[in-house]
Formats: sequence, structure tokens, C-alpha cells
Amino acid sequence: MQTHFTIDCVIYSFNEGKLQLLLTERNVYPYKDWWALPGFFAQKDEEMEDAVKRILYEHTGLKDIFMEQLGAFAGVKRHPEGRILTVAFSTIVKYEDVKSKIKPMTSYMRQAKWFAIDQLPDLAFDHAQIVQQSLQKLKHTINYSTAVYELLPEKFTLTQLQQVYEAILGKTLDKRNFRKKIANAGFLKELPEVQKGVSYRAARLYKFDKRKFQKQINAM
Amino acid sequence: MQTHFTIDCVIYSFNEGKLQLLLTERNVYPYKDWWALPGFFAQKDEEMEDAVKRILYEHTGLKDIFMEQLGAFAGVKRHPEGRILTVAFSTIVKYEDVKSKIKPMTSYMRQAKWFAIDQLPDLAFDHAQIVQQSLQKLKHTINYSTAVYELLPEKFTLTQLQQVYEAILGKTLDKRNFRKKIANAGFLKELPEVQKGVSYRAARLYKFDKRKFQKQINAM
DNA sequence: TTTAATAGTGTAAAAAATACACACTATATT
DNA sequence: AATATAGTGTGTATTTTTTACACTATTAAA
Repeated sequence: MQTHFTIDCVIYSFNEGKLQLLLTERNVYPYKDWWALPGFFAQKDEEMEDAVKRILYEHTGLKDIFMEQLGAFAGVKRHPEGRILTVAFSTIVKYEDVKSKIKPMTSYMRQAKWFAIDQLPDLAFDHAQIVQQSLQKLKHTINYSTAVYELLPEKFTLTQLQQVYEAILGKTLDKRNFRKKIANAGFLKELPEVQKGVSYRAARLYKFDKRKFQKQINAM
Repeated sequence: MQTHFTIDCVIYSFNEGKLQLLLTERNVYPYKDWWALPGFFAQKDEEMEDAVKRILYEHTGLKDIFMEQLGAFAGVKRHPEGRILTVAFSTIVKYEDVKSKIKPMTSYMRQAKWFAIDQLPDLAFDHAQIVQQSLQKLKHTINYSTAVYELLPEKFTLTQLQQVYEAILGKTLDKRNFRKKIANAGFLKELPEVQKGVSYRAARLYKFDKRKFQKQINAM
């Protein structure tokens, strides 16, 4: 038996202190004119991983980004053609890296746009549920993934890092406790540099040591 | 685009102090004579959830069991027909409930059999990877799911409960600390009964209070 | 009555998580 | 030069959670 097979992408970013989600405006039925997760049909003989990469590329211009699978969602008889199975993937990208590259590459969608996670429009299909589930997972795995560091420039301040955590968790954190925890984790490298161009005391810069992080993770 | 679509089931049970996995011996190519996870093609116009239920029923005789999705696994060009996408689900069933009901219901498989998790044979396709991933997830979610209680009779002793935990986690636990934790969790109900028919001090019986459990979970 | 087998119990120490407030510093403005 | 502004950076006490560890109690069978 065969089924229609699509990929949907939950693509996060971080801007203006908020977690952002990339959505596309559909130009075809069903759900014409609705906002939806970037997604397409996989092509014949295209491996799932390749399809994901392709769709991410077509929507963001990004390559070589790791996307994590969220799971399969069965089509709720949404198409006259029969069952549609979609596999959802998620990733996190730097806002600046993507900003200028986003443009509609097919006539199936009219535009692509970032939305703050707490100001999403109504979504097509069961996409609201997919986003919900993805966000839940992100909150749980935030401490065990490199995700947050994908959102920051190579050199960043602890305050910036904390803001990302807060945006994802949707709550404020205590500065001292946060720093204690981060220091304890031990995979940030303190740099001999500080912020430039700020009109207040310049903050120390740090960078993420992926090797040390992996060691910690493997030891669990 | 369409793809072949199968469901594979990771079905756990508990017997002789060990976590058990249900496998089927294939009677068709490819991987004829290999052991594999119980699985089939979904039928045309069959919803994914229904397919899962059907396959579980055909292999175990069980109905109305909740199965949790593990994820989609793309076919590694294993069939000449092209891509196969399988969605893996897992569940846990009581050994006694299933023991007698297991029998091959299709000619695609020769027999179904339980294997201790630490004594699995080589598996067909990428099933070893699926099992691996499923087990990992089970270890992580053991404290937040009702899974372990599915493995026990309605009334059980704390030692039995600990044995299930140990079988799943693959390590021994300290008796006093384990009991402290369980008592603390507060969703076990102490019964005014003890074990019968043992030739040593009879242990107190407990039962699982699903309502209290749900309350705790929701409060997180 | 003794033996064999498992049930059942407490406490101290260490580690982790939480709550909480103020002085410091770089810059811009007057 | 003085001052306002805005964000940086830090320590300690308390509570909670986790870990380590060993003996007495109960029952049935011999």
C-alpha cells in the first residue's frame, strides 16, 4: 500500500528577544491563503533526509543544517486524494543568516515570514498541533542539545544566552542561578574580550566549546 | 508523490525478571528466515492509528492498548520497489495476557516469539536501530509514564515493581532509596493485603492509582 | 526450634536547586 | 567635571534531592 508523503519543517530562530517561527502563506487549495509550516511532497525516489534538506534549502537558503525528527503525523483525510502522511522535522537557525534569503521559490506559496512564537496566526492542517509538540520537546531538550548555540553569534554574552533560554522556556530566569549553572556545566570558554559599542558597561564574551559539550553528553 | 508505508511495532513485556521483546520470524523475502519487529503494510485508506491497532491485534490478540509513536524511519532502499517508510510504535503488555494468544496470522511470518532484551538475535532491516532508539526512550520516560504498571498485575509488591525498573534500566537499584522515591511520588495505594503462597515473609501488596498519577504529571 | 528466604526500615552526607540585593563600570549628557 | 543611565557581575544561606549504607522482622518448611 502506498501513501502520499510530505515533509513539514518547524524552523525556529531568535530575534528581538523572542523565539520566532518561519511560516509560509499557501497559494493553493486546500487551505489557500492560510499560514502553514514550510513543507512539500517528497519526490519520487528521494530519501527522507534529502527531502528535508531540500525543503529547508528552498525556504531558507541554508545548507548542511541538522534537522531533528519530531515524528509522523497521519493525514486526517484532509485531501480528497486520500491519506497523507507527513513527517515533521525541526531545526534552529540564526536569524541574520536567513533573513535576506527567504523568498517564495514555488508558486505553491505566496510568501514566507517569521512570526513570534506567542503571536502565531491560525495554522493550516494540524500544524498548530505539530508546533505545540515541537515546542514542548524543545523545552525538554534545551539542556542537552546544541540548539541554543545555533541561535547565537560565535561570540556572545551570558545575558544573550540567558535571553535565548528565556525565549524558549517562556519564563524569566534568575541571573545568578543561571550563571552558576552555566559555569558548572563547563563547556563555555571565557574569551579575553568584551562587547564593543555599547553605551554601558561592556559584557564579557564567551564561546561554546562543542568538544567539551559532547564529552559531558556522552558521560550521561 | 507516494511511498510504501509500513508500521513496525516494538512490543515489550516482562517475564522471568527480564524485559522481553516480541519478534516474528519472516517467511518472505527480503530477509526471509530473519527475525524482525512485528510489522505490516498499512492498508489503503487505513488511518495510521488503525493500522497500528490492527497489527498489534494480529500479533498479540490484544485490543485497546495505547501505542506510542517512536518516529518515522525512511527505507534504506531495501526493496526493489523503491522507498519504504516505516513508522515505529511501541507499547508494553502483560506477559500473561498475551502468552497464549500469540500465533502467526499471516503466511508472511512463520512464528512469533519473545526474546529477552539482552539476548536478541540479529534483526532484519534497520530494526536493531529502531529497538535501540525505543529502549533509550523508554529509559528516559520510565518515570513519567504508566508503562511499568502495564507490566504488573493489578496488585503487586514493591519488590516486583523494583524488578521491572531494574529490567528496563538495565541496572540494579538500592532498595531503600527506591522505596523512598516511590513513597514520595505518592501514587501507589497500600492495600490491606499481603502476598499469598510464598514460603517466606509475605510482602505487602500495592496498587497503582492512575488518577493521582495523572494529577502529578499534569502539575509538571 | 532452627533454617532459609525475602520483607521492611532510618539516618547521615553530599550535591543540586532555589531565593535573594547591591556595588561596579562604561558611556552619553549636561 | 558631575551625573544619569543601563546593564554587568557577584556570594551566601536555605531547602530539596540524591546517594550510600546494614540490620531486624516475618513466614513457611524442614
